[in-house]
Amino acid sequence: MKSPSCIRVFADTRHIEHCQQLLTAVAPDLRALAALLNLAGNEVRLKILFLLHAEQKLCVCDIADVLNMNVSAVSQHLRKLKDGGVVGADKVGQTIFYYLQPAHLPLLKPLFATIAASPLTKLPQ
Amino acid sequence: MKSPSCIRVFADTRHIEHCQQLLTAVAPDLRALAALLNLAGNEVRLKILFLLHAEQKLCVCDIADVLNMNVSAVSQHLRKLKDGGVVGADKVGQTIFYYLQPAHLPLLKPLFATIAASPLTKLPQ
DNA sequence: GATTTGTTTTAGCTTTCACTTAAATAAGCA
DNA sequence: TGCTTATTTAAGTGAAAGCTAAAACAAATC
Repeated sequence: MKSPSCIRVFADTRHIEHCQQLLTAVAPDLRALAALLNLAGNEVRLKILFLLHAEQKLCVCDIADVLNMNVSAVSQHLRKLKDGGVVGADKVGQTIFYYLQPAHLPLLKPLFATIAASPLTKLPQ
Repeated sequence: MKSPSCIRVFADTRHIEHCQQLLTAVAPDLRALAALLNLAGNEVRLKILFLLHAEQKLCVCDIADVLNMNVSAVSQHLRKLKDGGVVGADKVGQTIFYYLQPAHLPLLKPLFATIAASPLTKLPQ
């Protein structure tokens, strides 16, 4: 603990401590949420998540084709997503299919819901 | 455009193009969402957002005290959040109060809702 | 007008990111 | 068994992030 960084008129130590308590109580959850948002907060990865949400499952190769990206680059993003528990992987022969981990759907769905549903988006239901 | 990166058995050009169309349709929205998630996907900034959500408005100084962080560091995070339109600032005298921009609440609320509401969290309603 | 106070800005530094290229696995298939 | 195919891993690189410390602003107050 260090002393307050400014001695403003309304410096309310009780208020500060109240906030700190509040934060401490949810710290682990906030940390986990931040980690997840950090993963989703990258354009490429968000596209991948969006695609998986729309198509159920895709292999690295498919994603690389769709995004017009290097397979290796996509693979590295997928690894991060897998390490973060956001996606899972199913190996079928030599092809590995990635899918959204259902546990995270409750959080991801509302995000994608905010995306303006243009007529085009609605077509392939 | 480049040629598909792998010539797998089920390489489905139509499928790929369908996905690409899907993505193109929502590209601007995805980009904006990624930018927002990127801002929230940092533990310090997420804490700041969470605090503002709980306390309506706070000054840099308050936040720095609560987070036990350098004022300058907090200020730089707040600038990012302001540039991203996530928070707004109200100057009262020489103190600047930051608040969550209401436009982003529909997106932020469900995020905070996922945070396990421990008994402690519920107290100060 | 000089000083204090709340805040931002700049510069410098270290760390992390995302990509490229090349090499390594691993699972079919000839 | 050897070759192709799908994918990962490793190494290297340029750019961006986040922090510290110091300087710059701006609005009170003396």
